[in-house]
Amino acid sequence: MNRVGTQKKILDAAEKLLAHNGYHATTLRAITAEAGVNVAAVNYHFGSKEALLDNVIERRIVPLNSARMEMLESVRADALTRGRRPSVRDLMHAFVAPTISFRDSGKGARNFIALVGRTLGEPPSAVQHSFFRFMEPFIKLMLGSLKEALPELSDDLLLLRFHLSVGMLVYTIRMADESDILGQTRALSDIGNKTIGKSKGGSGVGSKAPAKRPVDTANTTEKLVDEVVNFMTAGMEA
Amino acid sequence: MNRVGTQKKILDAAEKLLAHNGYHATTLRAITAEAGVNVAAVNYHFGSKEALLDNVIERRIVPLNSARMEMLESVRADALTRGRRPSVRDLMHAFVAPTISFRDSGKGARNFIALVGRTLGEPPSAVQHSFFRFMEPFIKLMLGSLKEALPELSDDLLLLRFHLSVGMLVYTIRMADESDILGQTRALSDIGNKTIGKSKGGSGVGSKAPAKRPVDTANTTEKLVDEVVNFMTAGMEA
DNA sequence: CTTTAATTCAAACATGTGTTTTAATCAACT
DNA sequence: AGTTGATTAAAACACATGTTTGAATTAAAG
Repeated sequence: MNRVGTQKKILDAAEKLLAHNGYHATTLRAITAEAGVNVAAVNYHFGSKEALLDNVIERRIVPLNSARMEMLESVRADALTRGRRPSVRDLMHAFVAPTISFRDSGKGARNFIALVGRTLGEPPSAVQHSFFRFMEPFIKLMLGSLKEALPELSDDLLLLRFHLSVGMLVYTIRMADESDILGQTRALSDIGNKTIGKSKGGSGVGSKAPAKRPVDTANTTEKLVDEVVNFMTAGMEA
Repeated sequence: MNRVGTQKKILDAAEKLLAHNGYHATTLRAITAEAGVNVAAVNYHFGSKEALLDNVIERRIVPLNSARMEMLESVRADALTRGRRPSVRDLMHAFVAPTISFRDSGKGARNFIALVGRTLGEPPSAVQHSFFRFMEPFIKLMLGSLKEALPELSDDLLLLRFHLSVGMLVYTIRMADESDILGQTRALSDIGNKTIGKSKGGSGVGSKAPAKRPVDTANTTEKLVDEVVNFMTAGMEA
């Protein structure tokens, strides 16, 4: 049993359970049971529960932000080469695509994204401040770029619209969870019932299966990105 | 000390603390200390912690939903009278306005709205199911109305866009909390710094004050509603 | 091989948390 | 005033939870 193995086991288990239950409703004993290690291991390897959360977030946010910054820089460089302002659509795409693509890269990533959504909704904490420290460069550049793209928009309105976009993305990433509101909304609605009815008739799949997916994600991470970007771009330019 | 007084005290205190800290991080002893009553009172009057949360939500959701349904029915009646489809803008307004207006009707209401946002983000629970039971009639009618307003939109896309709008509203209502992301986003950005700079020069108000408000809410609940509705309408019609 | 360092483990620690119990107090009714 | 029911309060209950401790085990170094 080596240190890298134990730490990774704990981080993976924590990611999964924290994403599903949130920080306060997840105990160290649950995490360590999931990881198959002793509860003292958390304090030995990470120091505290909060530090564990910090580590869970940090190991993922760094590569995700690299992807985001790269894409954003690419959009800006492209616009500069053409002597034009960056397009709002391209900017929102740089904002949305890395997150949703990352989310669909695996179960762990999916949990992580859900965890970020949760963490952003918590009261201020050391972890949240840490999260913002990582996000700062991207947010600065993103807002600056949006200002260039939409120069006629007041600062307050630009910020509000960006904020609404952040909210939308944060919420969209919560789709990771089967408890998600969309599934329940669909279940409540006549529209949902009709869709289920169609699937039943057409595909022979059990009537419950399609109800879990807002979009056919088997081939449409890109499609989801497009639809979210469409919505946001229209809203930013409204 | 009569029963109505004690119950109300507990409900108000719970609303406040649950909104700020979430269910799992709020203890009954904290609530009862805030309410100035004994911890046993919770179990005496409400039966359990979870039942308390249920009561906190129920006492507010019923009137809020009445307002929403009334507004939505009005939009539909108006369209019917004119022999037209309901407009997306009017529908989104009926969705957004009661919530944001209610939020700005007082500190308690503000806390309640924040609490709803939190509750929607929790794992499935009896309270969440209860919440959906209350929301069901509105959601059904809303989706049906949107279908009428946007008949060329596929069911999946309609549902996705509604879902994104729900997410946006849920997130917007989180602005109740000073820990809110927008405040921090602004603090991080150059745009934010400029705005602060302007306020300092122009109004004589301490430089910290404007940083807490995305929009001048002293006179602009209506303005915020308009901006959110603008964004959503553009997105729904994209 | 021996020694040192790292890791794991079970138990203990210090405290917390929702719930229950029971007696005292208050309120309402006759 | 006495009786009954409602309410409050403090203490106890039954566990839970993050953290610490010290011994045992494993790994690494010389």
